[in-house]
Amino acid sequence: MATINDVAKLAGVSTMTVSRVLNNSKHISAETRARVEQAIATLGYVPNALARSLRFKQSNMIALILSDITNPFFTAVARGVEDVARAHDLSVIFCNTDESEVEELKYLQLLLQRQIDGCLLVPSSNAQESLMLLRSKMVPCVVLDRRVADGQVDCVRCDSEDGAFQLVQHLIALGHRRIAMLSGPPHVSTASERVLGYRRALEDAGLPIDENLIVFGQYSEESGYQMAQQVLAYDSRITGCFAANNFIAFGALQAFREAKLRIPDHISLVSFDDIAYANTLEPFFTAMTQPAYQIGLRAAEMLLERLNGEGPEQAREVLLPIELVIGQSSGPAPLSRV
Amino acid sequence: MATINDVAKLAGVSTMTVSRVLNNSKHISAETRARVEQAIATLGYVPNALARSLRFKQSNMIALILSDITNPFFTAVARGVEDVARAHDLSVIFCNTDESEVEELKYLQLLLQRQIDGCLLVPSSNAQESLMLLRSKMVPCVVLDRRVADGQVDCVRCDSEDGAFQLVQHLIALGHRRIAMLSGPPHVSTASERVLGYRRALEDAGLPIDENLIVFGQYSEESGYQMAQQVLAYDSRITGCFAANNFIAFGALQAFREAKLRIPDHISLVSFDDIAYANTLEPFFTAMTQPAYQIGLRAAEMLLERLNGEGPEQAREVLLPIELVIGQSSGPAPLSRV
DNA sequence: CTGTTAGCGCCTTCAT
DNA sequence: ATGAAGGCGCTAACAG
Repeated sequence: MATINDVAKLAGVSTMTVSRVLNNSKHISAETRARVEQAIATLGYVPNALARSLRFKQSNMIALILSDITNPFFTAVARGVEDVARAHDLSVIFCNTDESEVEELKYLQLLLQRQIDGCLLVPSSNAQESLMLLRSKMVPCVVLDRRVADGQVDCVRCDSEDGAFQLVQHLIALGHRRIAMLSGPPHVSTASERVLGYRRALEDAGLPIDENLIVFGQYSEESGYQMAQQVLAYDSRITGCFAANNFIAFGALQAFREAKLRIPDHISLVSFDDIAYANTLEPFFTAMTQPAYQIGLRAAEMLLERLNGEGPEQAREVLLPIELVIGQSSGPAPLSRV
Repeated sequence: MATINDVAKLAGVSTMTVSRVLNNSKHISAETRARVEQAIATLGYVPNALARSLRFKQSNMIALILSDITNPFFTAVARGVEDVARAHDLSVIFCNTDESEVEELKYLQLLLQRQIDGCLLVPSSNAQESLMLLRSKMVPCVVLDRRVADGQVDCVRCDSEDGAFQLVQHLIALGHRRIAMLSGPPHVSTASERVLGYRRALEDAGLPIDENLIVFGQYSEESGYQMAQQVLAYDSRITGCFAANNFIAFGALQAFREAKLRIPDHISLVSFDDIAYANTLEPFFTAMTQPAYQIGLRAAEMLLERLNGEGPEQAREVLLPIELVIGQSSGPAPLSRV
C-alpha cells in the first residue's frame, strides 16, 4: 500500500505538501496541487486512517453493543444507528452480548483498546460496571432500550411499564381474568418493568395476582416455548398471555399450537414488538409497538452531540412514544375452558 | 488515557519491559512482571490497538457490506459473521448499501482508509469495480449470497436458479398455470437467476411464458406491493405468484389482501427466505429456505483462512444446501378465477 | 533479564 | 508556498 511518502517522492515534494493537499489546505500553488493529485491517482494512494487516528486521538469509530442483532427490534435499532453514523463518516462496530454481562465487559475491553470514540449500549444487566468503565476512560455512552440505575448517562427508551399496563388492560377489557405473564431476564429493566405494568393493570382492575402465572426466562423463542408450557402445566385454564417480547411470543405461539389451543378463540396472546413488524394491513400479533429505528437514530444523534462536546451537562432521558396495535391474536375471552 | 510510557514510569522500568509483560514474553523476572502489572492495574491502563495496528500493518477489523441489515436473511448472515469474528478477536464494521453501487464504493473507500484486514461483501451489482479495488489493495474478500462475474474471488451462496426451479415446479404440480414472477434488481444475480429458474420450470412443464408476468423491482416490501399490483392489473386471473425474496412476498401479500384475494384459496404465494424464519411448526409461507447463519459463518471462516494466508490458490465457490419448506401460503390451484 | 534505537503513517509547529 | 523536525503509542531488532 502506497504511503504519503511514496506520493511525496513521486510528486517531488515533501510529505507535508501532500498532507496539505489531502486536507485541502489553502496555501498550495495550483500547480503543486495538480502534481500531487496526479501522483495520488497513479499510485492509487489511500490515506491511512489508523495513523491519523493515532495523531488525533480520535478513531471515528463507535460501538453498538446489543444483546442479539437477530432480533428484528435490535436490527431496526442498528439500522437507525448506522444511518446516522454513515452521514458523519463514523464507522460502527457491532457486538452481540446475548444478555451476558461477561461478554459485554469482554467486548468493552476490546473496544476500548480500539479507541472507540463513543458507545451505544443495550446493557445486559442493570449493573453499572460497564458504565463506570466507560466513564473512567472518558468515553461517551448512550444507553438504549433499557433503564439503568446509573443517573449520569443519556438514555433513549420506551416506557415498558406503561406499555405493559395498556396491553394487559386491553386483555382485561376483553374479559380475560386468568392472564399469564412470560417475561425476560429479571435483571433486565424491560423485563422487570413489564411485569410491574402487568401487576398494576390487574390490581387496577381489582383482579387477584397469581404469582405462579408470572414467569421469568430469556428473551428467546425457546424460553418462550418453555415458559408457556410451564404456565399451561400449572393452569390450563388461562385465556390470556402477555409475552414480554416478540421472541417469547413466537415460542409461546408454538406451545399453544401444540396444546391445540387456537388463537384467539381459546387464548389471546399479546406482546411487545418493533413498530415496523406490526404495521401491516392485518397484523397477526396484538402488540405494543416501539419505534425501534427511531430509538437507534435518536441515540446515535445524542452520542454525536456528546462527541462534539455539546448537549447539557446532566444526563438526558428520552422516552419515545409507543402504540398499541391490535391484531388478530387477541379477542374476547372464551366463556369456558377445559 | 494512560499510555505504555505512564505505566513504565510508574513501575520504574522501560516501555519495552511493559510491552513484554503485555505480550507475555518469556524473559521477564517474576518480580518485574508483578511490579508492571501493579502499575497497569492502578492506572487502569488499556493498550492502544490503533498504535499496535500501525506497527503491525494489521487492524484486526473486517468489514461486512450488505444491502440491508433490516432483512432477517442478512441479519442472520451478520450474526454468523460476528460469531466467528468474536472468536478470533476481530471486530466487524457493518455497512448498509441499500443495493447502491455508489454507496458500496464510498464505503469501501472509507474501509480501506481504516485499513480493514478483509471484507465480506454482498455485492450490490455484478460490476467488478469493488472487487478490483479490493484486489489492488491486496485486501482479501469473500462474496456472500450472490454470484459475480469475477472468477478470482471466494464465494458462499445458494443455488438460486435451482431453488426457483423447485418452487415453481411445486406450484405447477399444484395445478397452477398462470404464475407471476416478482423479482429484485435485474443486475443482482439472485434476482436474475431466480427468473431463470422460473423460466426453466415453465418450459420444462411445457407451459407458455408470458413476459408480462415477469417483473423486476427492488428487494423491498414497497416494491413487492407495487409489482403485485402491476401484475394483477395486467392479468387478474393469476393463481400463483413467486416472490424472489421475503420482503417482496410481504409486499405482495398486502396487495393480494387489498384485492380481496385469499391465500392460498385464490392465489398461492411462494418465496425465498432464511431457514430460521420458516422452521416453525406451521409455517405460513411456502419458501425455499437458505441457511443464512451458515452462509455468514462459512464466509467468515473462509475469510479468516485468507487472512492467514491459507486456502488454495484459486478461488473457491461454496454452494450451501437449500430446502423447500411447504407452508400454508400455497395450495391447489382454484378451478376458476374472476 | 532489561534498555536503546528506530520507525509504522500522519500532522502540528516552527522555519524558510 | 514549502520543508524539517518531532511525536502520537507501540514493538522488532539489537545491544548489554
